[in-house]
Amino acid sequence: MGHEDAHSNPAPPPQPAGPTDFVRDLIAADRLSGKHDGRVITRFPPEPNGYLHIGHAKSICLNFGIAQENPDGVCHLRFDDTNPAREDVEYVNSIQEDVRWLGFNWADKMFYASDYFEKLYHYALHLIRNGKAYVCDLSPEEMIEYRGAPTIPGRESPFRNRSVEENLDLFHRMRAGEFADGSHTLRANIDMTSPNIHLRDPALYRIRKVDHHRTGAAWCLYPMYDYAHSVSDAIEGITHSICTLEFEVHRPLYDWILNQLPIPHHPQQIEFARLNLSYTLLSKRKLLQLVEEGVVSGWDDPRMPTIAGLRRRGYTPESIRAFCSRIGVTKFNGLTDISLLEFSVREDLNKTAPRVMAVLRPIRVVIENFPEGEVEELDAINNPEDPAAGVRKLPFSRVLYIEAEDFLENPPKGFFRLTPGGEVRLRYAYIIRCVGLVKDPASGQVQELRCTLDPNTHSGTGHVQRKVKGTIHWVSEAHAVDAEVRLYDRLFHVETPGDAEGDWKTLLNPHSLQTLTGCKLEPSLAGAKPGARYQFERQGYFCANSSDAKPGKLVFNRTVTLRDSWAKSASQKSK
RNA sequence: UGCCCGAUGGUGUAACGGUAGCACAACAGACUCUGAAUCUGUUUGUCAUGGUUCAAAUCCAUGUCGGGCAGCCA
Repeated sequence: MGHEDAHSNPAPPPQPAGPTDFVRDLIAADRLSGKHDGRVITRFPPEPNGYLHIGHAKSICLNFGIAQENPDGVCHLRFDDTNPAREDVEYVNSIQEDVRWLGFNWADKMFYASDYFEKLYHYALHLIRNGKAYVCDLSPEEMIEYRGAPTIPGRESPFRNRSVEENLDLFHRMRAGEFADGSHTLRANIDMTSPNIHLRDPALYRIRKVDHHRTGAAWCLYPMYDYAHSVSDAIEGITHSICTLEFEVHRPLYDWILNQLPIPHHPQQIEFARLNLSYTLLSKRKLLQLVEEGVVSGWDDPRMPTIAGLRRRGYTPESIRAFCSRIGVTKFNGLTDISLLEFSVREDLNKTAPRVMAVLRPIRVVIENFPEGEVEELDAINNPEDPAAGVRKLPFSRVLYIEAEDFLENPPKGFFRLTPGGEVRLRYAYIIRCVGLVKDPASGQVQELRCTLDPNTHSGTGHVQRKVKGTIHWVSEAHAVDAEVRLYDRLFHVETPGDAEGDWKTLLNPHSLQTLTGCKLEPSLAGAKPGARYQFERQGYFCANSSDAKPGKLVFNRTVTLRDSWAKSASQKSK
């Protein structure tokens, strides 16, 4: 496109690739000013002590997203594995799977903080030699006491003024395993009276005689977060170390540590607000509790806000990325409405999911004027939003199933589905009229509907003489395949379960999972591949269960319902 | 009552001294062989008080409210 002639207008300003935010603005400014030689290297640094959740997705999209947007930008995946007591390979594997599934790639830039244990140790020696760190014999309890409080300055440890030689010797012996857990720490020598508690001689190393999932028994000395993280960032040449708000008060320590060490590179720590989602818990500790206590079936239970759970629930990576883009990045600690997440899946699935007919709570319908044994093949559109998805054949016969809730003997005003004597269109088929009902003599429950069809109302015949208000879905009894369908709802019935004090498990929604059996699906679903996503017309988006499906047994998970303005107005009227 | 950070409709965000905009949600209507989708429209906002300025959501001051920090967790 030649714009050389567009002399009447100034050149358009360069457009950012996507929505920008204060982090991207800051990085763009750094690139412009030549800071870090104009390079952009970010990192996503999970601790492998749990599965990744939607809050991590926000961070992943931010860090990997920024790397993608910048020429030669790179994002490292680094496992912050400095606490062997809580970490496990199961988690390092799931984390990689989830990041990849979200659509991001770290190429050969995958690291472990534990890769740097030896380097970290030598840098610690450097601190000791310069009088910037010392071995402290205070017990954990004593250390708390010496630390003071926010309004009370701390007191210096009696071990603070040991000689360099003594510190070196002690630190060597700590590594050699001569001391018991908790008996000694290596501490930074900063300022016990600092108003910032993180600067009151924070611990850099502690003794833990625990095997590490990667280094085995090689170490009994493990670095603390502030030390390991800042130095790892610097070793990797990270330019922008993006983390959440609670680390804001750690930044002076991050900078202090790097200022003491002979590493030329000094990354910039930037903090943003972590995600809070309504009706959802985003605390790894509490999610772990749900898993361990069997409240959910596992980290990938479709009700879990984990990436694995959302995947099994039927969410697409695209929808999660769209969600993360929509929520933005700020320093404001807010509460994002879960409906925004739900909107993001619906938006994606509406464009991509094939439509099918599935009757979840079937009621039998006999078409009295349709010959027994005859089968008519009807054309059905696979996706009205995507003509390329084509059409399929749907068998129609004398006996059908429709959704029980699509028939009402005593309908309220505005109900335009099937009623006694009333008419409704069967999607892609005919207009039928209900001419009778069969009830169970004992319970009075409607067991079967007797209907007649109008042969002049066959779908696709173009001119339709009559219009009816309602169109409902159906499945031919003889051709239907049976399935189990799991209806998921929010795990908690309060908006902010994370804020609860006391027993937060009383806030669980007892109806978060409803299992329906004997559901009747159109025959094309017989070969549904695990993970395949569909729209069950008029009901919602569902996906074939990928975890505990057995051959011959179909199980579908409901991802999200369709919007339902009828149900909404009906429930409002009943209130 | 120490330190750090923040505050724009119901919710999440944009506006970088010059017309407060977008998305979700809600509501109303149009359309509809999915009560979906789509389309149109409507309601609702700069925490407060001062100051600087021709002009303040934006800069300054004070206050209010909210969040974070006292693991040998990350």
